[in-house]
Amino acid sequence: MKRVYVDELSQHVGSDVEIAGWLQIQRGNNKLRFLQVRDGSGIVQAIVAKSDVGEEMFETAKGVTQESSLRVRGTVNADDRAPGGYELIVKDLEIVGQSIDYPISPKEHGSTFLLDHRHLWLRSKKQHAVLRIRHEVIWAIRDFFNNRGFIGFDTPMFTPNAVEGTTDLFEAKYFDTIAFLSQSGQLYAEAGAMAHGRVYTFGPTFRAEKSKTRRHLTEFWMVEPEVAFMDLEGDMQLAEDMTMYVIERVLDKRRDELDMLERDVSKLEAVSGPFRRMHYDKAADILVKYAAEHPDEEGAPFTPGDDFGGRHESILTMNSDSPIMITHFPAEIKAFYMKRDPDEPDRALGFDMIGTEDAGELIGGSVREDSYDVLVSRIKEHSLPMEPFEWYLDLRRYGSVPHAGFGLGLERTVKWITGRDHLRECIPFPRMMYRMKP
RNA sequence: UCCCCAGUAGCUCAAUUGGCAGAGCGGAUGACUGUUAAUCAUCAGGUUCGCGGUUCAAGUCCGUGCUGGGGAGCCA
Repeated sequence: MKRVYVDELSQHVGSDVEIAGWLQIQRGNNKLRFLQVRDGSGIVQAIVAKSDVGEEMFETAKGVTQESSLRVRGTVNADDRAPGGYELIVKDLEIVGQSIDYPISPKEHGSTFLLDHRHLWLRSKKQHAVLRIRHEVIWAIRDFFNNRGFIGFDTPMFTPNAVEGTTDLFEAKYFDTIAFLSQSGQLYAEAGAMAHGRVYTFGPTFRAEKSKTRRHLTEFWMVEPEVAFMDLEGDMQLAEDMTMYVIERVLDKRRDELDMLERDVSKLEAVSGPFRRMHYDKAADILVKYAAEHPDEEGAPFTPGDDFGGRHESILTMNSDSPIMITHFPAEIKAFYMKRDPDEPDRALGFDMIGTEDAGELIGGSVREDSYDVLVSRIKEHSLPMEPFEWYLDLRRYGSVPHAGFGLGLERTVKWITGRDHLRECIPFPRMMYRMKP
């Protein structure tokens, strides 16, 4: 008998097939049982009637506990009463692996309990949907860059130096010395851009920041394109085009998953280019004005010159259907490698893209400093050691060109698109300040 | 590093002014031939996070520690 997946059942109506999977839950009575069987591709209701299978097999079916694995064989039937429209009229059933006292019940659970059982929580419908959307986002990003002539350029996880001196790094023993886990592949991507013109890195990054919020993980995935001869506007356009491609792809391919998550897809359908570009000074004006009109609101007060907090990002996008891009941040609150605007020497030629619906900062990008002399002075200003950056300075010694790129936080993007409350649901096994298990 | 909150049955929670430790779900057993988080009946299930204190009496009040959650700072 042919083994098929649940999402192929519509092609087999009237035929006998085998489904292999796990029992989600079963209901029924003493003569008729409804087994919800999940096989990864979907869920199908398998119907076991005592009159069809006999006393012994019926008792076996009744004894299949939650999350036991099993094979069910029978006839595919189309029926409106069945979830999904198709069901399996069982002729034969076989338990593969019994599950005893499965900890996650169909009722509600707290986040601590669920995260302690993350390895099992992954089986539940919403987590299944989130990670399928994550998969779609990843491949949409790769396809987007591939279609535009970019080369995937993998950068190392072990690094000898910090990209941004301010951020805490994880240390690892590396034989008789120490290495740092990468907090960004950007510097290496710049070397790649000088070889291939257009590259992107896509990999895990590590930050030992003591942040315990819904917006932070200590290990997260980042996409970082880097393009030779690109300016700030080109960089922002690239970020916008990529974002639109990803949104449209998920809307096209993952409707069922968005529905499962009860995501308001009209919010995603409303996202459209061109995304608004806003000078930092304009954003600061809006925030100062808002704070004056809402004197009692926590997190609203804003001092021009400061970076934005989470509440500020939400205020700036509260009336917007699409992400906005804030440019020209004060250079002193940005990384050493950012080029400054010749017309406003105290401002960085960079941007932050802030998502709608309180998604926060999704992308940070900039034009890189391409002058050897200026870069050397920046490294000194930031009190960074010169020696580890000698190879990076070589990129400015040997045919330096204007270039730019950005970094997109994958989990933050998945959180925005899926509408989840927590970043920790947007990666299979989240790593946080107080959680490294399972 | 700082601020706020929480910890009671496997899970989610309740317990009045300090006065007998409770419910729903899950589990077990039984009934029911179209269930959709099925329904109904019965049963089992407790170091109230640890330590110390106040009190005739502490889940409840005080001190302290631990664990976790949310947020600030910092960041994607």
